[in-house]
Amino acid sequence: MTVSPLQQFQRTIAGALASSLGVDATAILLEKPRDANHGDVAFPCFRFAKERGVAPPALAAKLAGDLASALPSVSAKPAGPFLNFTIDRAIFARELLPAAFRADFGGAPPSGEVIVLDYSSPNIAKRFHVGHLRSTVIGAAVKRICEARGARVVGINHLGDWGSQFGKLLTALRRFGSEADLDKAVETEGPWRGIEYLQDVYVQYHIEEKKGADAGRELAAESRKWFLELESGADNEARRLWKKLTSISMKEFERIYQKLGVTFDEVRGESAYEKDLAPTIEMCKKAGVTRVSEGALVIEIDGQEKPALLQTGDGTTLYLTRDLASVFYRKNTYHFTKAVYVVGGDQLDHFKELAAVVKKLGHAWSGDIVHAHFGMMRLPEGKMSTREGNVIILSDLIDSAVDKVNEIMLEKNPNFSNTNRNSGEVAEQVGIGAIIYHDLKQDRRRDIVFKWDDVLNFDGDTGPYCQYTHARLASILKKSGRAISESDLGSLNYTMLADAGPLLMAIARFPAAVEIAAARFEPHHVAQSAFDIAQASNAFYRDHRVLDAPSPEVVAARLAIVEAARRTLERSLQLLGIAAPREM
RNA sequence: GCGCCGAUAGCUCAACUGGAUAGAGCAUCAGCCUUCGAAGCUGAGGGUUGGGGGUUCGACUCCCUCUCGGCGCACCA
Repeated sequence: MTVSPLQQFQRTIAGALASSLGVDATAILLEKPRDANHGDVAFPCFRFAKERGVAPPALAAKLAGDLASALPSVSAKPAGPFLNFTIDRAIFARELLPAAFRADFGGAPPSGEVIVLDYSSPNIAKRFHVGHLRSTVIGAAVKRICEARGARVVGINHLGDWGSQFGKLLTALRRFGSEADLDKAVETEGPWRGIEYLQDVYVQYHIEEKKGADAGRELAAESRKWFLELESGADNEARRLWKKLTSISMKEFERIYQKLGVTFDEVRGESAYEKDLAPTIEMCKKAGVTRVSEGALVIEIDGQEKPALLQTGDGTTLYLTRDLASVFYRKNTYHFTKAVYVVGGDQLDHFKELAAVVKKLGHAWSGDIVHAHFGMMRLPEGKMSTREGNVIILSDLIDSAVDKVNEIMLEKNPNFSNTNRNSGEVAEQVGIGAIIYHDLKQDRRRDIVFKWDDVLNFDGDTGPYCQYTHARLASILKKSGRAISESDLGSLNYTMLADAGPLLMAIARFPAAVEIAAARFEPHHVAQSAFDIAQASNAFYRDHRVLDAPSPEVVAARLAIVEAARRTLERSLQLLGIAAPREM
């Protein structure tokens, strides 16, 4: 599908306005009326009225007269300086329902765009906490949404599996713990316990480090030694331990990704660029953009006081070096039209630097590097920190959410809860749906202060509300005893949907939400659309009986719109990564 | 100190990138379960969009400035 039914009507309206005004159709900007009672599409007359030297309301009235005959399926009413259009419900429904029944509703054909999407990218040897959730669920949603809009998206998990912190970690393991204890932890309780053990010794490292300048220097020296050994590329003790830590971490991450339904096309950590680092540095040197400052290799950035660091005085590489190597790898491997990084806003400077360096190296595609940054997840007490030990572990949150859903299901729908074998699975879908929706419903740039009561609230603008509405719609269809398919739509009497305006419009606006979400890498527009459809659905089946409607014709028409709403709701949730169970 | 990101109803957030009387959810209060599922629905109160200037026919949106909060600021990632 290229153009949605609503967009189709908008084009028709724009065309009629354009010919009446004697301008190009692209100059006509239509918008959504602020108040739905005004109409479906609005045209503000200010600009053209000014050009013509007439009052906007006069122009609106004149255009309404001109268009009366030109648009048989649309009524145009002037309202002050605005011209409001209302599309005939029956005619619109005939176009909309078949479109909404399609699995690719809201989508677009292949666009030729190739997006390399970097998301999740957790650090090895740290437990997956709710702070890591943001990049993971935003990225996964952006991937689905952009794919729906016709892009080829390569999802990459750029694991934090390299860097000097491994020197610290290995020092900590040797000094404050032992490999034998680590192995035991993993064997007896699982990978997650192994990671906790590593975190414990890491925390101990920082406690010792703070004890005094001498102790700090000694630890730092030992850490540097370990990381140098690791970066030497030799098959040594450092490498053996590093591999072990990575493998333990990956097992735990995979368990989480599976629960969240998150997948990647490539799991390729920073370590994968090990052999590209020296050539990358060499390339920069050759380009003549580097200089040595205080023993380190740096690149000056325009408009920034401090230069970007490429290599430390010790000769080890840095974050930027690895991101530079990886962006070239991505360009050469995938020939992306956009490289999008779903990474926290605390790294805005870093990605600005990355793009600036690429530009300095003479590549016009530096402009295709997009940092889709997001606000940080904080606790009411302040910043979350693995080091401080004040984090919410994601699997604990998931367990709490699922427990609560089970409780509610037992109370509200005991029959389902007790007799259906899938109820446990559904509880997990709803619990996780609540967590994902909570993260995706707002503009990604805003910080989120984590509050248990907020995440575990299932009323109102929440994932479970959308899922519940979906289950209600599914329940009506199930009770009807019929399966509504596309082939049923041709014989419907669409005039029976003349009173379904708000629900029709909520469904009709879904494609535009997907489009804007894809263009801006902002999933919350899709979440908003899902909520709108859910609200409109609740209002619809409150006011319109479906199964015991006055005539078979009305029943058929209402079942069709119920199914269209259900499919669109399911589709919107699916794009967000949220399951849409038919019963809960 | 410099830079970046924010500030919208008591709380959490929208507002189609400049258009109409700034909308939702939560919370509060008042109602609705013998009718397709009450995780629902209806109604009410609640706003000088942080303050001040400017641009514009029109500003939550753009510019300047101040205040507050968050985050960065060279060998961590």
